[in-house]
Amino acid sequence: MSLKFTIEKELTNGRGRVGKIETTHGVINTPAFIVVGTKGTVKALTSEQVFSLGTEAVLANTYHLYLQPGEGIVRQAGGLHKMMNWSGPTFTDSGGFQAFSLGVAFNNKVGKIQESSDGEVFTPANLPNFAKVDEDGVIFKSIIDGSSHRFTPERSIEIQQNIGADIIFAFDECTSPHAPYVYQKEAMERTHRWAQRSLSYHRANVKNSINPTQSIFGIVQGGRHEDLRKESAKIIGKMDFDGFGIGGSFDKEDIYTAVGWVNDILPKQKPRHLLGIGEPADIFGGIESGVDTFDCVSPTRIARNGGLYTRDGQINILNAKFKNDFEKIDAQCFCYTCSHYSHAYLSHLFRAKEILGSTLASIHNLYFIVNLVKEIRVSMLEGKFEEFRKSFLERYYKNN
RNA sequence: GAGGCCAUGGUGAAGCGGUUAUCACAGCGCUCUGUGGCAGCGCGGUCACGGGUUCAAUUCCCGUUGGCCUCC
Repeated sequence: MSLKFTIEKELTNGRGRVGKIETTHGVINTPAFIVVGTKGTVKALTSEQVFSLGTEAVLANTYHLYLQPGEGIVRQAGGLHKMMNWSGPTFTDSGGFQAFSLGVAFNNKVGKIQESSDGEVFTPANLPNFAKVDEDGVIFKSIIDGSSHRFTPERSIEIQQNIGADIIFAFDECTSPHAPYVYQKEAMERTHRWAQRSLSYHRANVKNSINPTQSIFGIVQGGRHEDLRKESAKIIGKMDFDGFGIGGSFDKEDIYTAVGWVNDILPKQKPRHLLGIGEPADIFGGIESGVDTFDCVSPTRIARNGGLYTRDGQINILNAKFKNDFEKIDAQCFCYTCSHYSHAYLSHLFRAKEILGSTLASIHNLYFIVNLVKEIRVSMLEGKFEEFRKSFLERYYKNN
């Protein structure tokens, strides 16, 4: 038995929809922001804190947990939920993205989002040697000790079954948007073969999983090319997955174009997850393009570096003007941090490099983004999505 | 009182007869999108003051001021 997805309401003009994903560990009301806890911990936060700020689900990473503490330990601990004391729904990413982030993207200023003008020469021969792709899978070097490890689709799924998240992802390859068309096509076709292998292995072995109720999502690739994206959506969409992930490295406008092409083809009655996105504007865009769930490291990563979301845009708490600003971070915010502390206190914590700064900033940013998506959900149910989007984004980006 | 050592961004240090004067930390900003408790980028100096030698002085010489050490 896997997840159940129900659509409660659809946008009249647009692809967006409101729904819910039911798993054996609880319900995710969609659209929803999934909080990232790569190594089985949302950095700087306890699971109780993650829960109390309104989080519905957490996403961990197969590659990182495989390296540390190892899938065997996670399984012995009773699986991811028990290990990290998180009783709600969980996801694991397959580790496929690391072929990209540790490969071409490593030290090459290519990320999930970039401007079209960024120039990078794609040089397969000079790939940084943390990851190497072949037909069977990927050879990674451990970021911890440099040792080599091979992931195949089957191996990735086996590890994910030992970790035991409710929703797991097929093993895929994310390409650089600067890679030549022929390479993107080749990688996409390989990803399709890997998707089928991931799916077959999962269906055959899920009974042995630490969480036998886990579902599997296939991942659509295809870069920024319309024909490849549509082909990928068609092929992956026909496979018997429980839902879909949309992967890739994007330009800003792709959130509307590429994601839209894909969602017009994917079967409507299954949930879609946009991997690794995003910032407020991208979330609005993704929802409008028919995405149900998102995960992103951004809220917690920028929080640890002093970046805080407010309704009036992102601020840097390290700016001098906050040293003696005793008002709360966001006047309209009801999070734990805003309920008890001021700009000045967070400014002090960050300048003094006190770890509580990371905790309070992470609580605030996650509350902000998780609840923003909840507000979007309400606006959709009330038929006010367009109004809400316009007023939020105008205010949020008015200073840029 | 005598002798010695020293003076370089906010701090602590490098440097050398010709450098865009280097580094670390602090400071003022910026960047971060399937994690990166990182990292990177930009901005900030009349090289204590006065004089001399030299084509050229932060660098060598003299003096002044200030600091540290030893001796009486």
